[in-house]
Amino acid sequence: MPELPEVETTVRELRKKISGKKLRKLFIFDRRLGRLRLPLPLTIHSVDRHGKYIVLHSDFGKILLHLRMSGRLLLKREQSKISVLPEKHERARFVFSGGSVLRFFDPRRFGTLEWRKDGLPEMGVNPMSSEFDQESFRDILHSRSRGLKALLLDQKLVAGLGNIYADESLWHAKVNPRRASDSLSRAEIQHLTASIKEVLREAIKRGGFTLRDYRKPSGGEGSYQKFRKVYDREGLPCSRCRSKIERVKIGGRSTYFCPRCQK
DNA sequence: CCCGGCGCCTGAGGGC
DNA sequence: TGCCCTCAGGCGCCGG
Repeated sequence: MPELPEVETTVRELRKKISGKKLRKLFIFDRRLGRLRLPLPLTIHSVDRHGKYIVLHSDFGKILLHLRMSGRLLLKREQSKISVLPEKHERARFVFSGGSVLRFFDPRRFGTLEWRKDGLPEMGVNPMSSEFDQESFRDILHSRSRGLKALLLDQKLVAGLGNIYADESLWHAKVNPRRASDSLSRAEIQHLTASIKEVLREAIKRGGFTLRDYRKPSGGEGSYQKFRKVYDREGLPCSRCRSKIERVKIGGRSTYFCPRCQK
């Protein structure tokens, strides 16, 4: 699932529904998540996004969730007594006072859950922030020579882009993913900066991108997939120039682009 | 420092 | 229906 827009969508729904709630119980069904040893009950004061991490701020430190490839959260209100047996692919369950139950599903089991008294994982600039502009992005791109696609996916440089939104942003900016990061002109950097912000903004507005696993905590699907230009569109016509979208491997990741209009 | 390759897991989908 | 292969929205580690 989850890149910045999907995590942001998840965080916004959780923020509305569990801020101020008392976490009464935490069930861990998958041993590889480890034991959190949380002092329960505790109160969730607020919910934030840190790159692709979901951060629950409590009165005893932060609870960090990372959904990786196939994780998703589902929040329901449940009146009746519920079974303590996990549902299919349910890896953890947060039970709140008042009947809200947050389930963490993760078929592939790459997701992580941790408790930190303080500090957050090292993370690059938030591309939605005003701090991310042509100047700061140019510093990042030109401070080293790397494949552009790989750089965009490096969370320690720009936090939140993943395979889908990197490809979509590059298409909008008409830049080829095979370019070296330090080969971009000022005009291209300006265009790419704006494209990243616009693609992410639009995707958040649509509630993210639902291909397979991803759902909003309410269970609904995002709709940005309807607006995508290249991702998973191999062989289909580019909406700008009608050329066939190509798929190649870059850094082990499928990369979709238009060979004609992305220079 | 950079890159490609692989492993972590499970399930879905296509070809035969 | 079943088998085998490939692929998947992430990321950390390894060796060249």
